[in-house]
Amino acid sequence: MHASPSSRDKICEVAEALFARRGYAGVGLREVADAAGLGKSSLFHHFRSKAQLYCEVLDRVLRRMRERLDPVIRAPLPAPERLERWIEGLVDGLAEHPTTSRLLLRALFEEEEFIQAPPPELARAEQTLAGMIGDVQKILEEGVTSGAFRPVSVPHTVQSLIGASVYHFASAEIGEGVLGGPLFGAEAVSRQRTELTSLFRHGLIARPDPVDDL
Amino acid sequence: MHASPSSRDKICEVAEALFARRGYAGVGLREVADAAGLGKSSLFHHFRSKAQLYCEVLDRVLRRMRERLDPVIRAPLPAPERLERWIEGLVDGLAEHPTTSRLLLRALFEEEEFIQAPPPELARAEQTLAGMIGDVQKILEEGVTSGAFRPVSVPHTVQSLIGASVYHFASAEIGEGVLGGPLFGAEAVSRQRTELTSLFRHGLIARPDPVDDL
DNA sequence: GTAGCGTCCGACCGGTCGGTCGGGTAGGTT
DNA sequence: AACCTACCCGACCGACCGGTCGGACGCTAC
Repeated sequence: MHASPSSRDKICEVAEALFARRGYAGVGLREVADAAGLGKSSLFHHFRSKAQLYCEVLDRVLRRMRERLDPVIRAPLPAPERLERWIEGLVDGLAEHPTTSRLLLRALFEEEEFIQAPPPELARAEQTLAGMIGDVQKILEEGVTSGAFRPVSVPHTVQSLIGASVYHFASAEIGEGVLGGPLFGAEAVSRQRTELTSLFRHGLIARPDPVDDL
Repeated sequence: MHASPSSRDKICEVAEALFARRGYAGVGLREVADAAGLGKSSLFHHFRSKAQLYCEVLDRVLRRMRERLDPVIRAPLPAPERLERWIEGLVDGLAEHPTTSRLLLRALFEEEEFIQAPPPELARAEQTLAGMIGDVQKILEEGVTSGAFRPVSVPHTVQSLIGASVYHFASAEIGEGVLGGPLFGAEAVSRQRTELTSLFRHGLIARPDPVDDL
């Protein structure tokens, strides 16, 4: 079959880093080619267009994340534990590839770049994303119906969960500037994992409301 | 003094909508000018450069939000109630101007576009943002030291709070596609406000851990 | 009148954008 | 030898980029 993984993968790698840093519109193919050690024309031997390259990079990232989270979904555990493991996996995965969170956050609300002439690869990426979201959605629904979680609105909670996790790493550097403490680095990551699982654990577990009314 | 608020404000309005939709690099000045009903050259009569226009739009949005949240900060209430009011104000503010959340989310981790030659207006916007974040940070710190909140890491919690709130609206449309329920609209907003305050209220209030360990 | 001023615009600048094209090079097959 | 394929490149295309410039329009003030 097509037996050249080297150049193609190299292009994907550098493109992932660049798209994550400056977004789709902010990155020129010239820049990608230079970073990959190729001429600009050579990119078009491996990818049909800039849009296709971007979608393929996006799908790569999503797949990587989903494969990491897959065993958690299948684990035979009660919903609260499975949710914690899922959050931990997400946080670790985002921390492992620092570019991922930025690329993801951008992609999650930037896809309308392609309202006209969406490349066919976009559908694959969207499918991968929908699968991941559907997984955690199922965990939440299971927890709510089993009574382990408060009767929260599942879609809203999923949004909050993803937003809190992904945003944290996507904006960690600027956060460090404005806030006081370090938000990145090996030990800050484990701290973030703890904080986030703790927040959602306490926030979702069913029990009488501690606050009078509101 | 300079007595023409009309055109300038019109430019800011349309630029806000465009930057929110397609990002800084994705919007051309030609597009802004057309949307404002002006020639491209006329933009440079009101703004020195594209970067300055962007920063001024950003600062406008941040100021609008901060003014809305200001009374909450000053309210003589215990930390938990003040945090709830703050979240409610943020959610309502984001829902009120749908472009705001997208512009904000982009700006929050896209400022490195201006690492070289940052326009002086950027500093003002950053200052406004830092003030807002500092406000909610103080609420959290107060709640933690007073024992009302669990001893969470304040920077991490601020990040999660902002991420969960802003991301929700920034990506509401795509969320509606993948998730089931409606995430926007008058009644969905009030639901989101309830969900988010509820999540953080339950998640932050101090009390014994309901889960064995971990 | 005409001088000044704020506002706006068409034409234009150098440069970069995504993408095309024709050709070159290396290796494998026959 | 000839041929094919995979890979890569420099040169080039039209379109658009952010930004400049000289001048035109309408309006007050003198």
